[in-house]
Amino acid sequence: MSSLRLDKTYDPKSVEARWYRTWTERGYFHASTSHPGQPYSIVIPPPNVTGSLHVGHALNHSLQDILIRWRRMQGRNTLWLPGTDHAGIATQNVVEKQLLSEGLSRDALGRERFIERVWQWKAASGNTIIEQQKQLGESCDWDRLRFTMDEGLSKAVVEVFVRLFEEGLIYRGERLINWCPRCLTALSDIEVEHEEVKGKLFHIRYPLADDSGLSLVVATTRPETMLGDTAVAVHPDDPRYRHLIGRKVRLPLTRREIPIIGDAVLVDLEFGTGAVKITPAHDFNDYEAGERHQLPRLAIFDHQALLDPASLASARVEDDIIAAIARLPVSKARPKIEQALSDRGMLVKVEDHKMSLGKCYRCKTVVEPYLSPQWFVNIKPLAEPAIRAVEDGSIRIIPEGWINNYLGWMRDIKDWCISRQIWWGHQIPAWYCEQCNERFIHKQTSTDAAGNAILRITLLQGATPVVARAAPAACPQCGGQQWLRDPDVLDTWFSSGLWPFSTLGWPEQTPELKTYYPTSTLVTGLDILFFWVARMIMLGLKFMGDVPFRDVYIHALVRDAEGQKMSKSKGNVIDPLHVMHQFGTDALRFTLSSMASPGRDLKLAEERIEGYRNFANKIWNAARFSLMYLEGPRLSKPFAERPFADRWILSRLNTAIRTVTTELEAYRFDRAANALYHFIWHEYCDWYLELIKPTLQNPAHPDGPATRQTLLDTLETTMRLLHPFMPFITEEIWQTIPHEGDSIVVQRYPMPNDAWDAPDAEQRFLLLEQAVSLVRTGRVLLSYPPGQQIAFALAHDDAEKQRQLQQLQPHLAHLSRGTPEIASQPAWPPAQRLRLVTEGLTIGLVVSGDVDLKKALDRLVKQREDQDKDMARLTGKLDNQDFVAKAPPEVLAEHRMRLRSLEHDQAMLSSSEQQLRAFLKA
RNA sequence: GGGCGGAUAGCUCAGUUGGAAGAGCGCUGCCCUUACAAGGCAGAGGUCACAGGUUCGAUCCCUGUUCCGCCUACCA
Repeated sequence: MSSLRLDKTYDPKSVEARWYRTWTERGYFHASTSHPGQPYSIVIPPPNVTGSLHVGHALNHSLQDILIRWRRMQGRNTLWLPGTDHAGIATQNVVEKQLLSEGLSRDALGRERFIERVWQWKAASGNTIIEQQKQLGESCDWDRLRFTMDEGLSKAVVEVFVRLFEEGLIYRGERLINWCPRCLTALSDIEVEHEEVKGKLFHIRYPLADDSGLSLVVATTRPETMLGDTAVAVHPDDPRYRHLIGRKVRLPLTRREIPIIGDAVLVDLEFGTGAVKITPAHDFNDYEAGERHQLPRLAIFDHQALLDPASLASARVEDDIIAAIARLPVSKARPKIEQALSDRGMLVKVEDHKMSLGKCYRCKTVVEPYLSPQWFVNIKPLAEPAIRAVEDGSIRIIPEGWINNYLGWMRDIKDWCISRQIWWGHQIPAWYCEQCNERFIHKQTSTDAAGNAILRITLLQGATPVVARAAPAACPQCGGQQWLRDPDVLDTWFSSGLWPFSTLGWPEQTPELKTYYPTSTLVTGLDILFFWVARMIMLGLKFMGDVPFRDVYIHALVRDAEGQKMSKSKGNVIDPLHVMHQFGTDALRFTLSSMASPGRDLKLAEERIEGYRNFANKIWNAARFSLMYLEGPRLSKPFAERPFADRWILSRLNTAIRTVTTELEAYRFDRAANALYHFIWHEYCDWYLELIKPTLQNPAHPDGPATRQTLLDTLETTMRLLHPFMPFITEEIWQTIPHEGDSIVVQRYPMPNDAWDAPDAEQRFLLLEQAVSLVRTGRVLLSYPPGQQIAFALAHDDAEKQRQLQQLQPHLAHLSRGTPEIASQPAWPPAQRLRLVTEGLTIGLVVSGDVDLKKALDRLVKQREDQDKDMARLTGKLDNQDFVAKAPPEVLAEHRMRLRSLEHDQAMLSSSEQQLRAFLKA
């Protein structure tokens, strides 16, 4: 027996796990290609396999589950495909940290044992997030759980790589790339986070080499890179310097002379001194300038961003300088260089300067531009169709505001560096014949601090790879059998870019692919629009010939109550599991959906969740109340013959159904949730249940059977309407009340029923609500004890409404706990000294006993003053000739009506006020 | 530097063809009324950032200003 009949409070813990188990055991979430419905599919943004559920996931997943449950109930063939991402650098970092705490390193372990270790870690902790997703109630098809390094998905990765290579869309080349000196790997442009910092601009004197005594002063934010300068640029039109182009300067601290060149692209006449040092090996702009002018590239840092003595020597840096800075990191070397320059009088000045610093998105280490051979995707040919798909509406981005962001980025896209010098990931399917490439393969052996041998293989620029689906047998050039596989792995986003089709079986032509591709909707946060969404669009169009999804819904980022980004170090993290445990999963889900308004950050405070826990409890008790009275006979009458209150609530329910459906179609989860909240709490509970109490509590009431039926219909329908948002409590209640079917999960979603629209009942209700509220106000003003009946008379200046009030008299009496008398104005009994008025409705309250009428008078005066203001404004408008002449007639009529109504109210108010004053005087 | 978005009640935010300022939470007062005190009822609180413009009329449209976010960028 359900606890619904017993417990006054809803206990989520006793409900959630039980129903989730039932749902999965019965296979409700399993998608079948033979399902007759129109397909509706979503692939989940795969969370990091070793991660755990944070509140951002909770939002993202709740919204997807709402869509999926809603579409499933609509009879669609739904698939929500779950999975996890191997998250290359992030996961490798986690495991490396573990090793460090054991005194080990990845180098000490070696590649194979390290990867094995990561797999172990995945086996141990990879299911954490899956289990947490289940606690959130996610209706994923767990039979189709995928992992980006599954055999099938890995096959897809190789296939895509090989095909792109064969088409010339993937190439290997030595370029200046972003390099993380801590992770020791290349990064793509978007994996670098830019942060504005206060830096310094150093002005350094470079003397001309001809002993003329002249010099050029260059400005730089990174003085240490000057040791790798290979030219100085000035603007070709700069009258200050243009005559110097072609001459040379002596590079301070070195024994080198470097040319002065003219370059209009690099040099901005307005900035700094107008002379720019060029370090092609350590700056992206300088790199390009170096390309333009065939300048040599002198790298002076090694892969850990330490100043490398050998490189410094070959850059002919003075020996004492080398000795001072060898093996130092940039931050330590900079002051030494500054000092050396200053000592030699070469430092002209130093000024403060705002600059942006690139940091690794995984470990926040400052990223260095680094010259190395890497693999790239030639991205322009892929980007063009992806731009068109959004422009022509094949893909809708919601909210639309992000479209320009997407298009802007795509139009300006740079080649994608896809190789990473880490071990955890898809190893690049490229092999090098050791014999043919002998001079390009560098094997370096060294030992780490613990004495472990470390083998570092570098494949220099010029090595010729064989790209293939499997290791080649013999070299086509020399017949050699010795192959060295490229040690690099692919960017983790390369495999997630294939997610919408690799998870459905591609490259095989599976029935799943045929049924569920393109997927219907992608739900994601803005932070991975470029990392992931853009890549999926490009690769989906390329390999499937169709878009990967029709709609992209972009939701906000979750922040804390102060708007701060949640982070462990700040200690402001809201743990969804903790919250679910404390307030219930449904409360958390409802909170997140109700706050998911588009385009804004979402500030989450625990109080909000608590508020929706109360909502769940309210629903629970409404259901308890209903159950108490559902025992008796029920009778389904034609709608027109049902009692007033029943017709009213069904009409309101109809509106709620329409609103929720329309808003979900528009991805306005917030509005849909708010409509549900308002309907359930303020219409169903506050008014409907109160209205029908007299009927239900009187066993002989003639309306009993019909009302019991409506009560059940409304509750049952409301549970279905709410189910996608609050799956657990709705199932528990639905199962307990009379119902047909096995589970609410597979019931039909409510449809509006036009026959239930009852504008007459709605209009009457508004009248009733107005009257009841007015009496209640009077009760408070007159300090009537709650239990005491209050006597009052009421009148409406509209005869029809006056008549309706008479019909509503029993409801009026019950809801106001009073004895109403429908009096025709203006014959008010003398005892009724307090009159309250609103919009033509006047209520005269009988003052009994000794009450303080001062409060009542204050209120009357205040109301009259407010109305005076309104009337003045209205009269002013209506006296305005332009307004009368130019405003639309319906607006004019409305204004005039309002004024008449105000005049009536005003008359009643002032007569009541006079009466009250007279009484108070006496 | 460029782009986008925001500024409405104490807080978080709704408010689309321009025509009487809304919700939730919080706050105040009264109530443990037979579904619910995780509740009910009543109430207080806003020159819709600022300055102009268009209009009979502007929270809404236009221009400018200030402040705050975010994205993006090669001014060393």
